[in-house]
This record gives sequence, C-alpha cells and structure tokens, in this order.
Amino acid sequence: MPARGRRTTRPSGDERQSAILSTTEHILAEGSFDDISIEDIAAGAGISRPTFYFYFASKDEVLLALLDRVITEVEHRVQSLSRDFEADPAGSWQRSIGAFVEVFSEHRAVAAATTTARLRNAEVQTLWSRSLQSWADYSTDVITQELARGAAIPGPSASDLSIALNLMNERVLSATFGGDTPSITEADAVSTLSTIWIRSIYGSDLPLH
Amino acid sequence: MPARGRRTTRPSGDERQSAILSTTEHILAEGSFDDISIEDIAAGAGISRPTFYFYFASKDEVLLALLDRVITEVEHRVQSLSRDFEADPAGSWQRSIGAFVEVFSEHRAVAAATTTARLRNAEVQTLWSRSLQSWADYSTDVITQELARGAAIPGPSASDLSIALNLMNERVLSATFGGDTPSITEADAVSTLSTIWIRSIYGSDLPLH
DNA sequence: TGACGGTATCAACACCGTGTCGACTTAATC
DNA sequence: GATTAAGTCGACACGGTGTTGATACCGTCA
Repeated sequence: MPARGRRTTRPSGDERQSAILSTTEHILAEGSFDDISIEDIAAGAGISRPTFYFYFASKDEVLLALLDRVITEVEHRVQSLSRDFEADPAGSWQRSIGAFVEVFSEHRAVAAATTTARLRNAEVQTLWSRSLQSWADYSTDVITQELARGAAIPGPSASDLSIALNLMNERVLSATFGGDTPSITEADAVSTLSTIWIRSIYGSDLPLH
Repeated sequence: MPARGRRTTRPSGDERQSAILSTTEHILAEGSFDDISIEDIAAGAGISRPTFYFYFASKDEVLLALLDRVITEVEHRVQSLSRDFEADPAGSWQRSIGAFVEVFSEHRAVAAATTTARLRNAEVQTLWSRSLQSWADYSTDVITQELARGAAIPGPSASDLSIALNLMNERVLSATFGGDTPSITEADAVSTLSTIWIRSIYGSDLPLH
C-alpha cells in the first residue's frame, strides 16, 4: 500500500495516469492535437516516451479518455436542466443549447482535438457518433411530441430535422470556438442557433404553449 | 516543342502533372487522404517519389489544385442557375442548395479530403474559408433583400443566420456523403436542408411572393 | 553537328515520430 | 532475502517526408 501523506520515492501509477491526462489537455490548449507528439506529452508528465506507452496505447487513447469525461459532463449538465417544452418551448430549447455551448466552451481544446482525431481514428469516431446520435434521438423524441400536440409543424421527418440541427450545432460551435472564418461570435451563437431550431421545428418564433 | 500526334519517349511535364492530379482523385475515392502516401500517388502516376516533388511541393498542394477545380465548378453551376427570389423564394433556395449537393456529390472524395486537410494545413483552410465566406456573403445579400421587401422576418443578423446555415450545409453533406452516423440520406438531404433554410429565413414554409 | 541549358528523373541520404523489446529498478508479500 | 508484479527507459526497427547531387533527355543555336 502506498504511503499516505508522505511522498513515495516514485509517483504512483494513478498519479502518472492523471498527470498524462492533465498535461495533454493543457498542451492541447495552445497547439493542435496533430502537432503535439507523444514526446511532448511524456516530457510534460515527467516520464520518458516508452513509459507513456505503459499507461496509454497511443495519443488517441488519451484523447478518448478526455473526451469521455467531457461527454459525461454534458450529459449531467443537460439532464439537470429544468425543461418543460409544453409550457415554454422556446426557452426550453434555448436552455438546452446553452448547456452544450457552455460545456464545449470550457473544454474547447478537447472538442477541437476530437474534430481532427475523429477523421482518422475509428474509436474516437464511434464515441463521438454515439453521443451525437443520443442527442439527436432525444431531440427527435421532443419534436415528435411537439408534432403530436400540434405545436410543431409537419415537414421533414423529425429524425432528419433533428440530425441536421444537431450537426449544425456541432459545426457552428466548432467554427466559433476555433475562431474560423466565417464564424459567429460566442455571444451570438446561442441565440442564432436557438432561433434556427425554433423556426425550423415550429415554423414560427412564437410556438404554441 | 513536343511532338504532336507521335509519342515522345517520355511523357511531357503537363501530362505528368495531370496524371498526378487524376491518380490522386482516383486513389482518394477508396482511401482517406491521410492514409495515402506520396509514394502511392507517385506509383499511380508512374514516377518515383522524388519526381513527385518536381511537380508538387507536398500532398496538400495536390489537394489544393483539386479543390480549386471543384470550387470553380460550384461557382459556374450556381451562377448559371435561374433564380428569382421574389417570384419563387422557396424554389430558388432549393435549387441553389441542390446545385451544391450535386457538385459535392460528384466530387465527394475531394470534399472529404478537404475536410481533413483543412484542419492541419493553413492554405487549404484559407481556400475553403474564402469559398464558404463568399457563399455566406451571397446568402446574406439575398436575406437582406428579402427582409427589405418584408418577406423574411427579423431576428438574428442576416450574416449570422447565413453563416450558421452555410456551416450546417457543409456538415450535413459531409455526414451524408461520408455515410456517418448519424446522417441523413442523400435523397432527403436537399429537402431537409431547404426546409430549414426557408423556415429560418421566412418563419414559414410559404414565404410571400 | 556538337555543345549548351533548361527540363526532368531518381538513388541515396538525413530526419522525425511511432511503436516495441528486453534489461533493469523498485517496492510490496511471503 | 527470495519472489513477484509494477514501473521505467535505452536502444532499436520501421515507415513516411523532404532534400541533394549526379545524370539523362531534348530543343536550340552557333
């Protein structure tokens, strides 16, 4: 059992593991994921490159762990939101979108890295797809309910609509946080996205409530 | 001057250059841009790797040339479209979006490669940004006119709205052509996107005309 | 016709990042 | 103090990139 309150001669495995994670998120804040080498991460965590491989199989595995934490955080944040689409549809959508924006704003480095890694790594792709799909499923359910009570207007299938809107959010936020051209400012992002969601779902700015 | 109608002992420089371009687009159709090496391209074009560097400074330069051709094609296609937003706003938007979908559908390999290369290569980023910006500028102008004649409804700035919608198209089409999960089918893409554009701009499915 | 010069070609090399192997050290356990 | 599991890293092999320098081809002009 490792000594408690007294420094052991070597940091424990868990300390090393989390040093790698936090160093990576830290380095990620200033450089792109593709530009940082495992050497950089290892150096930042105070270990040699081969030792890095004792903890993670690759750079992508580290990102996977970071991404997992972010996704879990989004889930919690969105779940703990007070929403009542019947009473206040516009506000409910806006608060949900706002929650996403907040979390991705806080972890923009991880989000940006995911965007690049997803394109070449199947596991990252899968993890991200699963989340996107679950958000799309949730939106689809709400839209279907809104259609049933006559608030939303018919048109494209609820699922196509919700997929397109979720993908829009992903791309717009990635542009905003990445400072791309063209992009919309962080201040305008939530209201612009919410307006598009609401008009697309209800065909109006003032849905029935 | 090179012989005409008679084969010279070596293919000319121009032939090599275009062999590199077409080979690259061809190889790109089955593998991702990141996975193909300069060796692959050179072999496909019947030259050695160093000789490749005589024609292009890097793999990315090849993509840049391919992308340039695709962007030019989109421009031509969209310009030659008959549009009259006052007479038929919904149809005009739908035809414009349809033109994009067609071109990117034909050159999906180049579009996919651009998506990945943009993230690490500044020149690709710039070229793509410029096009995106010019399409967004065009949409902004039309939305502004539609607002002036009282057909579009006020809300987010015309430019924020148009940037968000253009980015949505980019992401949704990339998912569709890449067969991502979640994504919408190629058959449903144009109608879903058009509906979102029209409802977001006019606040209704049947804009004034 | 022959030598000049731009165009084109490629073998060989230097470099960098990844991932692996095997030998070594450290610390808990019996 | 012997054994075992966990942890560490020097040294290597590999694969892809980009460069260099020597050489071949070919149109042209004296």
